[in-house]
Amino acid sequence: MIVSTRVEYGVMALLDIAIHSENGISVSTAEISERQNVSQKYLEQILPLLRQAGLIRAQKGLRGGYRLSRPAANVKLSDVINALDADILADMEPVEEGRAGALRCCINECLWMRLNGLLREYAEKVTLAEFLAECKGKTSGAWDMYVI
Amino acid sequence: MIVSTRVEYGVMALLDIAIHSENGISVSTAEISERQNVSQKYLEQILPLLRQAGLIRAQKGLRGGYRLSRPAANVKLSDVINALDADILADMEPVEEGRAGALRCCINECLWMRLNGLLREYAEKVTLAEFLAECKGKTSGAWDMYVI
DNA sequence: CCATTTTCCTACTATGTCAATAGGTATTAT
DNA sequence: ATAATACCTATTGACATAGTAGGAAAATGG
Repeated sequence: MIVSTRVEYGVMALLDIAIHSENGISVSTAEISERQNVSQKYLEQILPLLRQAGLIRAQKGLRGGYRLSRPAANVKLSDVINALDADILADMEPVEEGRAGALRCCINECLWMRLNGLLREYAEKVTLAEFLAECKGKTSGAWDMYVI
Repeated sequence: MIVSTRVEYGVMALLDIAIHSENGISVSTAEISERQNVSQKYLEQILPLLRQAGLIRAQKGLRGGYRLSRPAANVKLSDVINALDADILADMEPVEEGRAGALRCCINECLWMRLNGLLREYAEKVTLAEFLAECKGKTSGAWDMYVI
């Protein structure tokens, strides 16, 4: 699969925050780490990137943590991916001047750019809110339940 | 971009072979290397993989080289990708038993598997013949012309 | 003012992949 | 017999990934 754990954890953390930050309280990396069974230290590396991208707001100190900076319906999947992985949604780098034959240029346009467009189109269409709704339907809201 | 040069060169080599192996003659790595400006030695590493996947047939010795083992219309993009890259079209590895929360499982089903399905659907639909036709239309058959 | 909790930053490491390069062997047409 | 070709394996340098580790800065609550 093309997606790194960094992106995977990023999406997961955002959804966890969305779920557990109701009534205005913040969600800490410690909570996310425990609920989702991922390294807290690694989350501490990922979440600042999402903050720099403007997706979440951080609150330092006691009782601090993160909250979404805008509704989940306004956060596109592409926002998350672009914040955490520079390459996935980017087109292929053009071959250096004059060294690409006609065939290679065609393949780039007819194949790779199109494949990438497909991915980008999807990532720019769906939002976190849609995943939330869909997942909610599946689990009936029992988020913290463990599944084998 | 999600595609490695290995896959890129693989597709390019197959199309080059399809174009230049008319009237039954074989296409050597040296020819492909010169026409497409890529390392011959690297091609020599890639083409055996395509042969092992059954996409091309090799002929050793003088005047040897490669030919497609079936018409370009019967070679799907997914065939090429799977032969050269184990991961791109594969689903995410499941998390180890009991350590994935409900949320993570949902994200996997609702997001990553769906994204992957999109990619796979496309790769299993299009064939080399379609790219050939499309590229032919663009260049009017002037394959060896260099483009800036 | 102080102690604790949190984010945040930087460095480090182990492992693996990528994109080649290199050298040599087996096979085959001529 | 020779030259050209595919084929195989090893090696390399650069880079990315998935963390671990340690501590600095800030905010809260008392």
